Amino acid sequence: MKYFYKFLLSVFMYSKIIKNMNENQIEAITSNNKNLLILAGAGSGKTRVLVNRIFWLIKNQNISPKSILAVTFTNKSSKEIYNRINKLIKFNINDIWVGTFHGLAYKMLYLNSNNKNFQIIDKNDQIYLIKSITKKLNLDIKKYPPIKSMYYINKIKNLGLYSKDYVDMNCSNEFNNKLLYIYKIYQKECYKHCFLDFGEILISANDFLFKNPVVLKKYNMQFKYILIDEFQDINNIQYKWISTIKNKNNKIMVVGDDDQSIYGWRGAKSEFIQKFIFDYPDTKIIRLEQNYRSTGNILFAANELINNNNNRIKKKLWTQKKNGELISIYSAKNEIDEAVFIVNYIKIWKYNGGLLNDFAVLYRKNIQSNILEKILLRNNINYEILNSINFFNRIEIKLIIFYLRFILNNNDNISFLKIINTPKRGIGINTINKINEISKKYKISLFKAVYKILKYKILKNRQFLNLNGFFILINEIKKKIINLKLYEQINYIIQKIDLFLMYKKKEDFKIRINNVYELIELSKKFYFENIKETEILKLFLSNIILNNDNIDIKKIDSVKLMTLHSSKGLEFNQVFIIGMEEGIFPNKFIINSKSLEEERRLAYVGITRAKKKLILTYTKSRYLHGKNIFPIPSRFIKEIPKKFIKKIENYKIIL
DNA sequence: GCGGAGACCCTTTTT
DNA sequence: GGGTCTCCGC
Repeated sequence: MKYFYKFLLSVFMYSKIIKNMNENQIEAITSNNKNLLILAGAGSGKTRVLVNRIFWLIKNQNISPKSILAVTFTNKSSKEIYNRINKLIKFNINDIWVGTFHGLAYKMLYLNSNNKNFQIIDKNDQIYLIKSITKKLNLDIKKYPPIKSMYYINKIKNLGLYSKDYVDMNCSNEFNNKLLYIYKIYQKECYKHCFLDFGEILISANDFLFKNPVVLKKYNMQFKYILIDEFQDINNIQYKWISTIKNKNNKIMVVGDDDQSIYGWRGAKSEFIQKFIFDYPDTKIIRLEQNYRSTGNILFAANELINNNNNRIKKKLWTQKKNGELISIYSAKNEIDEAVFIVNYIKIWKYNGGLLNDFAVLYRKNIQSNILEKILLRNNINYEILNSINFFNRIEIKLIIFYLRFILNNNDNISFLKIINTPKRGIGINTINKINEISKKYKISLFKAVYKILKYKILKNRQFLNLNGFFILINEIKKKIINLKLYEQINYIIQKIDLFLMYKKKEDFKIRINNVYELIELSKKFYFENIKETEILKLFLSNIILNNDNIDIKKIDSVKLMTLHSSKGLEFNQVFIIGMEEGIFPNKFIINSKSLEEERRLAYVGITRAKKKLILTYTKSRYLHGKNIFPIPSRFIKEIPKKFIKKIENYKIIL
């Protein structure tokens, strides 16, 4: 009897899972093949397939949630998957390992490594550190810009390599040799400080598994099902990590679309799709080519555009939907006219009872949102910018974070230098030079050098008093906050350093104070039972960098503004793509053909975000970087056949 | 040591 | 245009 009910239940579940699914989707969800490659076109229900497969595994195949590893690239999509599964399955959801490559690699390290004192550093910290190294090596900052060095280092890290393992093709080149040397010193500094940059998280996690066969075996056994989203965006070190975790018994499903590979500059190679088939010859390939998102004209136009790329796995998306409206193109006088046109269009829509949520405006680079913002504000239209300046990168927030980081680890020289004289306490360049000198001489951290300077009275008078004041302040904070909750710690630091006083005279005082309160609110939510406060602080600091989109999108009706890159995975009824001009999109730095194909894929991603209406705009004149330029329309416009296009000549102005 | 004025430089996408 | 760096006067 018991078995019969179980059988009935599984039949019921099965019908629920496959409801409204097409044949290929059902196959992808329920396949028992060991290695699966799902070639999923834009809008083909890829996330639904992924989520429902997890659901099917748990409910129909009785797979334990903890046996499932689901990897994504962005926090946005990992959250999306988490939430959707959460709706379907109410219990043990947290046992599923779902997250980004970086998040999961960090989790693995944190749970298993004896050393939990690593501090994750972001791009800005990297640049700051590299800059100080470049100076220390007496290299010209202009000849060796820290940003360039950082890209060079990260490029090699994405291959999973250290400076000693990397052979530069231009190794006879003095310049590249120096960069490699900067990498070497940079890595040394990172080890010294227990810093993990993004690349290092993956390298370390991979190395750790190699060096700890017991842990590796544990995960080999545990993860019976591995699912990877956006596989076209995978890079060397990520592929290595997955290959390490996978053994011959576990089942893997990768989902990807080479036409949507837009992260080549981050080391992503869609060729890994082919490599996957080569490495696992028994891979079953399932194609999802029915598009459920866009109307015919939009979809066919996108197909035609992407067909101009040579290096791609050929596929043809189709839809059952009607052709719908033609793609509109507006040729604006300048960037102001472009923004006015868009806002005007949106206003008319709203006036006729439409929602602002229907609209997204996509652009190639972030500065393009400036004028648009102004015009939207002037017309009282709600808007939200997705992924603009990161909340945790605002200076007032960063400062608090640097204090927390420093309190946690006094040897963290980066945060030391960030807080030593902020707020101003009369510690200037001379004092800091002295600290640097002592630290170098005795090979001790900057903070220990401060202690030495004070103990032996190396500095005198005002310099001594000011430095002593800082030393006392830090020790006071350290002593006091040890038993406080995270949010109380933050509160205490704010009071102690008189943070608000710093911004009192500034006009953006209110915004900054609100940001600080928002941080406190966030930290209140950050709480785990049975974990010490110092551990919570460590996790909080890592989490801030790994999940940089912590601030929830507000639910008010608003127009969404974002870059083409961050639009991936989203959909909107009406989409504007602005600045369709040679030099802007495709970007002027991209002349060689391989990157041009990536720009075209980016255009493809943008176009396929639209469900019902797509509007492309370009300007005849644009004020950029203090100069007027006169761009010509983007080649991507010309690549869309005329039969899909309608030009907007005049429009009614209601502004 | 601090803060303001002016020079100079660079313009992309993100975990 | 705007962010960063440098120089100079207080």
